[in-house]
Amino acid sequence: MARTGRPRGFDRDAALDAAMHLFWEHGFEPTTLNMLKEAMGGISPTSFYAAFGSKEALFREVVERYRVTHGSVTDILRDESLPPREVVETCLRRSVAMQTDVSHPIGCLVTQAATNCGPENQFAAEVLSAERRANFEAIFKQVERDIASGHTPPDTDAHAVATLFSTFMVGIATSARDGASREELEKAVSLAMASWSVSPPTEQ
Amino acid sequence: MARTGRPRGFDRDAALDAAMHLFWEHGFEPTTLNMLKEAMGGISPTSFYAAFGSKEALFREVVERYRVTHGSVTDILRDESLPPREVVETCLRRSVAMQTDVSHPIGCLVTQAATNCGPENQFAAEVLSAERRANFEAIFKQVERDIASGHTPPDTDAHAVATLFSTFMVGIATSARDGASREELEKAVSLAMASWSVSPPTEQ
DNA sequence: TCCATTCTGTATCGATCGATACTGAAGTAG
DNA sequence: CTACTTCAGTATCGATCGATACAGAATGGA
Repeated sequence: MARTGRPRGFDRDAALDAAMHLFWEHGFEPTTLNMLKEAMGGISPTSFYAAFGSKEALFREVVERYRVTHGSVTDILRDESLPPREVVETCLRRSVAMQTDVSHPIGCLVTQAATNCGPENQFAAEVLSAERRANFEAIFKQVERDIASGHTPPDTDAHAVATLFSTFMVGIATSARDGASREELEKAVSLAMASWSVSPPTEQ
Repeated sequence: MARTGRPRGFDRDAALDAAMHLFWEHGFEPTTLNMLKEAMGGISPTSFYAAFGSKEALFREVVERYRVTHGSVTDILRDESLPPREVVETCLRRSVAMQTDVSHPIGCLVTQAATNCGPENQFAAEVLSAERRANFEAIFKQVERDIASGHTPPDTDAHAVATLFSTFMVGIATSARDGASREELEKAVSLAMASWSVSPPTEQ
């Protein structure tokens, strides 16, 4: 069921990928239509708007794409079968590896692509903040699950533990851009895991 | 030795403060000349440029002002008399208190005011990154000092410990903007301090 | 008084922002 | 072939960006 009409003269999927890299590196506002069109192979403004609707619509689509590709390192936070401690540590290690990979922009699109938004572009900041808060909630539930299983002491403040790991995770983006290496960040992850107290062995 | 010429019709110091709040909240690029002039009491563009030179020069001045006012919470990192562990913990607690204080924009100007910069404004990103890297180095030296004094085990990876606390510190800004409260962040600080291993008591 | 100096407001600069109007080209369906 | 649909390129829109030209007003020094 091929559609009628003139076929698109460029690869929409590749163009979306190029847009993701630009938004990732520069953020929403500094990425201009000219930069986007150029990165998409020098397409015309007409082609751009026909394919993506608007800069805002493109950004929303890019965020969704990021979430299911590079951003999927946080998917494991929704796992309910693996040990919670392993879930969080794996998520942090995958985040470190991904954000220091030089095959794409350093850092994290969700954490950094809409930090500086004018009042007319608050939607972008809110889209990304919602993603980050969802990750915090997922970490929080993992800690609660570890308390329920008895591996974490019952008097542990799950919210505080989640705040610690969530704060560390969003900090990785800035540290990576400031030059922190994957190796050093991995070691920092190892140290951070020690903050999550373990229940004493049961006497039996 | 009063200067000759017509006196300035507005408070330059108050105007600089207003500019700091705008850059703090929105970042360098989204803060427009119109916003700045308005916040400075509706001064004319001529007055603005006569007083501050350019938007870039104003930003550099704002960063310096932030550093000696709200940003001074990190000054303690240069202290060489207090116990290093106390230095780092105090810095983190002061950062949390400052960044969650609603009497000014949430978060940290140094960490967040130049995250999204176009290629023509990279100077802003570099100015702030240099500040952050200096803070990392200061933390690193504190850890080394604690090793030298014997309070931290000699086989400790000082760089990894510094990366952990530096990463957590820059993460506070994002967490605070995402809604984390001072209380929860303070508890997270307490947990994080447990990552810094302590030398076993000497047998004597 | 007269000048030099410094700050003032108005009007506007060229460049760029995101977005569109209009016309033509390239495909399918009948 | 014609009709219809979809995408293409050129030219340009109004708004806003940071920054300036110009002439006038307010001060101190001589």
